[in-house]
Amino acid sequence: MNFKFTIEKRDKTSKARVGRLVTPHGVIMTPNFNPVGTQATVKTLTAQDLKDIGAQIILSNTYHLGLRPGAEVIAKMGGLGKFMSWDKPTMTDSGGFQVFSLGIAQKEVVLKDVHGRKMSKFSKSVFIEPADLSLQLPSFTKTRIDKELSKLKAARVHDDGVWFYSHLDGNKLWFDSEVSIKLQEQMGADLIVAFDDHESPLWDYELTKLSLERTSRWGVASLQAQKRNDQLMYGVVHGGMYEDLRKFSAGFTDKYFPAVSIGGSYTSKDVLYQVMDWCVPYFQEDKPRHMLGIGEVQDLFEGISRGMDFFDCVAPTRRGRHGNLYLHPQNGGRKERNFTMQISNAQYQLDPNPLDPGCECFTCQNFSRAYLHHLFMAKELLSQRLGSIHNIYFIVHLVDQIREAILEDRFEDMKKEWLG
RNA sequence: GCUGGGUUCGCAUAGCGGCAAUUGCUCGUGGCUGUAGACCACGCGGUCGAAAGGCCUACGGGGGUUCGAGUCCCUCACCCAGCA
Repeated sequence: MNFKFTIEKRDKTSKARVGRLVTPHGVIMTPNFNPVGTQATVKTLTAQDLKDIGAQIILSNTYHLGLRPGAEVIAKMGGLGKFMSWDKPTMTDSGGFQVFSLGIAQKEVVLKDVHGRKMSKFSKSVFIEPADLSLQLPSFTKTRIDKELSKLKAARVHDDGVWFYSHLDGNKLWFDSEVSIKLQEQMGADLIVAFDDHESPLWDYELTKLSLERTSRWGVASLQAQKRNDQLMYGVVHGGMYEDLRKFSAGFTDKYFPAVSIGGSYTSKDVLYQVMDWCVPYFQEDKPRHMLGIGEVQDLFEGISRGMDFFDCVAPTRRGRHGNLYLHPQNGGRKERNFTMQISNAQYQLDPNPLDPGCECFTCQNFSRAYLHHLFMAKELLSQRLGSIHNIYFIVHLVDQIREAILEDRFEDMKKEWLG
């Protein structure tokens, strides 16, 4: 194995640490934020952009790339990194998250529409299984729900794998540990993830436990399916919001895998932080720890202080494309708004200042808020690119600064400065 | 000048006797956590109210029929098309 993870510095007042992971394509310093490039592209950005920004690694997705263009195409083109002209480390997610996002999460979307309100993964609304709907809603509404659900082609989870219905053409596709690992080996990323099941954050204990049993079984099967020895495989901790399930899963994952990650969706930030608190004590010190899918500003601070090393999140790029741009607290960024501002708001129409004065990204160095406002109002493609550049730069550099702060024994001060 | 068609909340549309009035766009404000997301939700005449709801003012102008009129009738103005 070409992977060596060493802890270079431990924070005195928290579990935060600075680490160094050696991979076949170079060294990654942690804490680290992975920009997400699901389809072998961080939307609107080139590999060179990401290099200029200072990103250390790109995360792509096995489900999406396995569907299109196909893992064998990527293999023939020299592997994932070469395919996208990125010579630094790469990572692929297993497709486990799509068990959720193309499965049970879709049902939540249906309910959101019926109730006319949003049910996000953090929604406080009570999740209702389709079978229970008739008890809760008038019949005409139920008819509508049935209609919506019948149109919905969810991912169907079985004990040994998942039937996906392709979001591209509706084709039925079988995914299990063997398939996922084979695809990930073909694509050849440095870091890969075991195939995991994904519970709904609103399931009860029994359902969650059944899901966790699947994740554990699929994890072992993923390890058994692994043939290459130049890819570091992360196991995934699950167990929803249930303490004993999380603790069992954390111990189990740490026992069998050379690297550990925490998966799931959370009904609140409190649950998210609680889950980390439960899991981290079960992780050996010298294993890299990845917080899957997490990466809002506050969550980075809280995750790092709890001892997590790696983070990835679509928030910077998605928000960037939607004109929701990060702002340093010194320039008006507020925790309650996730340190973002909405550049398309009317108040910025005549604002000559840079987006975030003090930010050294390409966007802030060259353009006014008024110009960015205009680009977003006009839905010009450049708006998405400039928004993405700023947001990725902001988060990547925030984590860089956190790393420096840990090295200089002032992480706690910095955290206070941001979160109060 | 004649004949026909038209004039509805910023723009464009629906509406054929019970309407503060459809839909799209624009606009306004939220939201976005391992990306089916260049997306989604809500609001959009005024005013009072926490809400239910109330009260004003409104479908080019004026008049009429009717319990009730964007909706039917008359008339004026303007726009479009065809014929002169």
